Amino acid sequence: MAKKVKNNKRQLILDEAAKLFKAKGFGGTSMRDLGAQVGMEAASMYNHINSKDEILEIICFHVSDTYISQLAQIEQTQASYVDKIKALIHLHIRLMIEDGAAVSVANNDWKYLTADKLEAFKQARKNYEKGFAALIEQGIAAGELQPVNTSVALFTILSAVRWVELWYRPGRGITAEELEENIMTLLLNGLAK
Amino acid sequence: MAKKVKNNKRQLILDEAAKLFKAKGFGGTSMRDLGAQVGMEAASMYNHINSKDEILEIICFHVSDTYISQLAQIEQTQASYVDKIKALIHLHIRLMIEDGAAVSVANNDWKYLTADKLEAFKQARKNYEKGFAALIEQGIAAGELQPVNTSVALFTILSAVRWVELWYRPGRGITAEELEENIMTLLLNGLAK
DNA sequence: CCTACCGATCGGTAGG
DNA sequence: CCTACCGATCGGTAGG
Repeated sequence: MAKKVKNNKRQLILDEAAKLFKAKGFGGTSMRDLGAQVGMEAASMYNHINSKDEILEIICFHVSDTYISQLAQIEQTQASYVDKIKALIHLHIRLMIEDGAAVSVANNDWKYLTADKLEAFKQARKNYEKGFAALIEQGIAAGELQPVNTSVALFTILSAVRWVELWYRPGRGITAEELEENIMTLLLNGLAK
Repeated sequence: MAKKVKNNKRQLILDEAAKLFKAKGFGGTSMRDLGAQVGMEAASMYNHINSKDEILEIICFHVSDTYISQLAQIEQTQASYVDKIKALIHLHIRLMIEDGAAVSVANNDWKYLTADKLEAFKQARKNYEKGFAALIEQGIAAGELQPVNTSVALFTILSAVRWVELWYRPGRGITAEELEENIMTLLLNGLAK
């Protein structure tokens, strides 16, 4: 029971930290800012977390773990390469909408991870990118996709979904489904007629 | 003569600041870090610039001014809408390659501008986006482009070119021209066959 | 979970 | 352009 309460507070700290890090950056967010948001003195939060660095760590690896496990699942399906890539785009958009603050932090503030965690994170991201790129490459080889440069295609896709968080606001003219449909059309069929 | 030297130092400070802000963020870069990079004590730099905030200001508005004046030029040409949009994509990629540090700072650290400059910057960006969106809208109306959501198309394009800076390294497998060709193909014709 | 406080570092100024 | 320094704020600890 005490454990439950402790975990709730801990999760609250992590959630509020993700929002603040997204809004003001890791360096721009002080433990006193975070305490004010959580409703606690800065010093008190150290009963729930070990350090400011640890907060960033937990957020970043939570996100990268999610992407990596989902990629593994998608790789195992029997779908076409086009559909596998669509599933990955869908995953990115969905995570952006559902857990945008954490995803933003993992995208922008990962560089402030401490040395060893930084290496681990970069490696995890590289592995994810390699897996994604392999699907594109195989899709081209299978004749499903245009013969573009694989890296360019990979990063164009990753970038295109990345900024959903910055300008998409639910209930402002376009639904999540319409958003996804439009992005899919653009990436797969292009803007020109 | 004395003025010339002063301006050179000032420009050096601005250039090194852009690199450091890009690498470590505005908040993560101290005036002492910057001084070390420039070859000066932190205090000495205040003979060339007024404040750390001013450095960020100059970098951000230099970039937004460039985009806005180039957009105005492109708008006045007689080219088709597709070609105008291609010209804008070309502009973004070229600026990313030529002045990537400053562009990155304007993209990521603008939020640390002081209140009034922040408003001005957001307004400038909004104006640019409106002008870009208008070209897409007119291109759709003219039947040159697919009838996708204009905002989605705009931000997908802006995002897709934005991350060139993060992964493109000259001389590593692909030239700037090939990069541009590939991005154009993807955005205009799509990935699917 | 709070008060009180630590050493370090910050942006910036004074004075030369 | 440097030395010396300011008040403020930082992440974190001690002790209760």
